[in-house]
Amino acid sequence: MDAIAFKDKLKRYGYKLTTQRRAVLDVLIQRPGEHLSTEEIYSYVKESFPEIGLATVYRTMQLFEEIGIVNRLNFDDGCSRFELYVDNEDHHHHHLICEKCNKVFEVENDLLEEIEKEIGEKYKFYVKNHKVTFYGHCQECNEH
Amino acid sequence: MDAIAFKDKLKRYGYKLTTQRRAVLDVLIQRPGEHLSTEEIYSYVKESFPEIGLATVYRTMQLFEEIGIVNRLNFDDGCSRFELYVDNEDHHHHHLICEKCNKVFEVENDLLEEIEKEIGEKYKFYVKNHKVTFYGHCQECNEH
DNA sequence: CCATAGTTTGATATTAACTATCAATTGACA
DNA sequence: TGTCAATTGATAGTTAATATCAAACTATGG
Ligand SMILES: [Zn+2]
Ligand SMILES: [Zn+2]
Ligand SMILES: [Zn+2]
Ligand SMILES: [Zn+2]
Repeated sequence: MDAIAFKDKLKRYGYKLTTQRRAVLDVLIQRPGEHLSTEEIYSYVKESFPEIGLATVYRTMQLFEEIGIVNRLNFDDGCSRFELYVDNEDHHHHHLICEKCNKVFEVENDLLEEIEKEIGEKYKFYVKNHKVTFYGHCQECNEH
Repeated sequence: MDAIAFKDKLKRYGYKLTTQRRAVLDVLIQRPGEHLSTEEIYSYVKESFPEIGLATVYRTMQLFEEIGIVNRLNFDDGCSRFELYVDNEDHHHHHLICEKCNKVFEVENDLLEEIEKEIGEKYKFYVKNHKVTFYGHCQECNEH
C-alpha cells in the first residue's frame, strides 16, 4: 500500500493522514507474517518515531481494523495480534498453531467456498468473512 | 455426563471431585447452547451454591478446558465463553456471528476433513482440532 | 470411622490489556 | 495562512484473569 492509496482510504472513511498512522503502517509493511501485538508494534514504531504514545497505537489498530487495512487475530495468548489485510486474496489465509512449540504457520489454500455456500442456503446466513484456526502438532514437533 | 463419568475423568487427570466442580458442570448441562462467560456461569452457580467464589469458577473453567469437558470460545467480546464438549461429535460445531445483531448461530455440518487432510499432506502438520467462525448477516437482519 | 497429607477453596491483591479523559497539537481545506 | 475539527500523548480508570495464602475439604489407608 503506497502513500496515496493509504491517504485515499483514510479519506474515504473520514479520517486524516497523520505521521503516526503512516509510521504504524510502515512497521506492518516492513514486517510481514509476524502477527504482531499492539505492544510489539508500539516498540517497533518507537524506533523511527520515539514520541509516539501507546494509546495512539491502540487507537490506530482499531481504526485500521475498521477500514480493512488489517485483520485482528486471536491466538488465545491474551492480546490481539494483527496482520495486513491483502486485497487480492479472496479471503485471508488460515493459521496453524502448534500446541507443543506454539509456532504459528500460515495456510494459503482457502477451500471454504463450498461450506459458505451451504451455510447461505441452509441457514440463510450471508457469510462475509471467516476466521479459521487449526490446532495440532507441527512437523518438527512430530519428529522429535 | 453423569456423576461417575465425571469423577472418573477428574481422577484420570489427578484431580478431585468437589461440590464446586459438580455445581459448575450442572450449570453447563442445564444451559446448553448458551455460550456462557465465566462471570455468567458464576452468577448461575451462585443460585444453587451461594458460597462459591469467582476465582474458583475461573480455575474450574481452566481445568474443564484442560481435561476436555468444555471448549473455550472467543467471540471478540472481551472474555472467554464456554460450551460443553460433546464426545460423539466428530469435531465441535462452527459458529456464525451476525455483525448486525451480534447473535451467534451454530452450524452442525463440519466438512473440514478434506482441508485437514490437505494440510497434513502439504504442510506435514497433524491437525487435532480447529476453530471456525463465520462473520456475516443473519436472515432476520438481511430482511429488515 | 478417623487421622493424615495433599488438594482445593474463597477472599483479596495483583497483573495486564485495553479504554476514557482532556488539554495541547496537528492536518485539511478554504 | 487562518480556522476548526480531528488527533495525539500522558495518564487515570476499567476489567478479565491470575497469584497468593490461610483455612477447609477430599481421598486414601488403616
Ligand atoms: Zn511445533
Ligand atoms: Zn497470518
Ligand atoms: Zn442478525
Ligand atoms: Zn456453540
